[in-house]
Amino acid sequence: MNTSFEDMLNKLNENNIRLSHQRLKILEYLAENRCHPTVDKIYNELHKDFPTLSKTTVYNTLNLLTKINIVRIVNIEDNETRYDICTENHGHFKCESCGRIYDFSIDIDSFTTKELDGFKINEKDIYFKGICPKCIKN
Amino acid sequence: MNTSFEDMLNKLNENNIRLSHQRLKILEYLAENRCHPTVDKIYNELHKDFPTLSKTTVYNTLNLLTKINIVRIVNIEDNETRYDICTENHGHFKCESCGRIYDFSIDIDSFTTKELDGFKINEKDIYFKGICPKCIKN
DNA sequence: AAGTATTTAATAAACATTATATAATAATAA
DNA sequence: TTATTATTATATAATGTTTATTAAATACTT
Repeated sequence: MNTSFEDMLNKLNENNIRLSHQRLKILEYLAENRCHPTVDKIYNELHKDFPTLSKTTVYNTLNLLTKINIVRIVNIEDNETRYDICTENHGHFKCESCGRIYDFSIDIDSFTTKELDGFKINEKDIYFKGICPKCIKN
Repeated sequence: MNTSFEDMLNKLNENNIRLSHQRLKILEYLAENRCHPTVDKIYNELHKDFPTLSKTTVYNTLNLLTKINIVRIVNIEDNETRYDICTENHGHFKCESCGRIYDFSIDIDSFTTKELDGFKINEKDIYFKGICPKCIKN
């Protein structure tokens, strides 16, 4: 599901969530920086231009947006929680050398298995790890 | 890669890691309890019969075993790190209702995408979430 | 403008994980 | 066996992340 800005506003409305200045800024940041940032990164970047923003608010907002499926958690590494705006089916590749996370599109719907007949599947996450071409060169 | 007990011992030897009593117990627990336990669960269960075992040791051992690919981290949820003995290709399904994690076999090697040409892929993790048949009944 | 609900921020608390240093254990060699 | 060394385990403290709590600020309604 690709999420346009209008879709987001609709979802916020449906859930009676106001689009505060803080929430708008965090959403904008996620939309413009598709680097799957951590809470820390989001906070530090926004804090520069928005010094009153608190980290608690970043946590609260991300949890809120995750709950209504505007944002998704990228759990590719156990010691860092990253966040991504929900977009159509794609997987995540993390380079073990430079740490960068790449998106790759993949038809997740086609992944099924008879073993899961009778299971209701709400979410599918595909995580790959390895070395990216840039790091292979070096 | 399916890991037999002998394979494990070999890997420990290759890496000059002694099979201490603590490590054996933790390995045994993982082999016999394929429930993808958390550190806490492993610690609490083993602590009953082995009161001197410390949680630090559980952490150290799991990190050690992860490094040499005897154990793998199951990162399906961001607020809990779980552990699994490495076995042949399979994915993990977490029931959002009862919390149980199910294994399902899946041919992970067949998942590829042209977008990752030039990438060296070392690890593939497949995580599904939803509701399991038992919970659908209720 | 007053009253109400929502949102934010600061602080403290909870929790998980790692670092450090000491004690215990096992391996090796004299 | 004993002494020496390396490895491992433990306890404690430290770190880091996330959540709870509460009071202040803001926005909405009438």
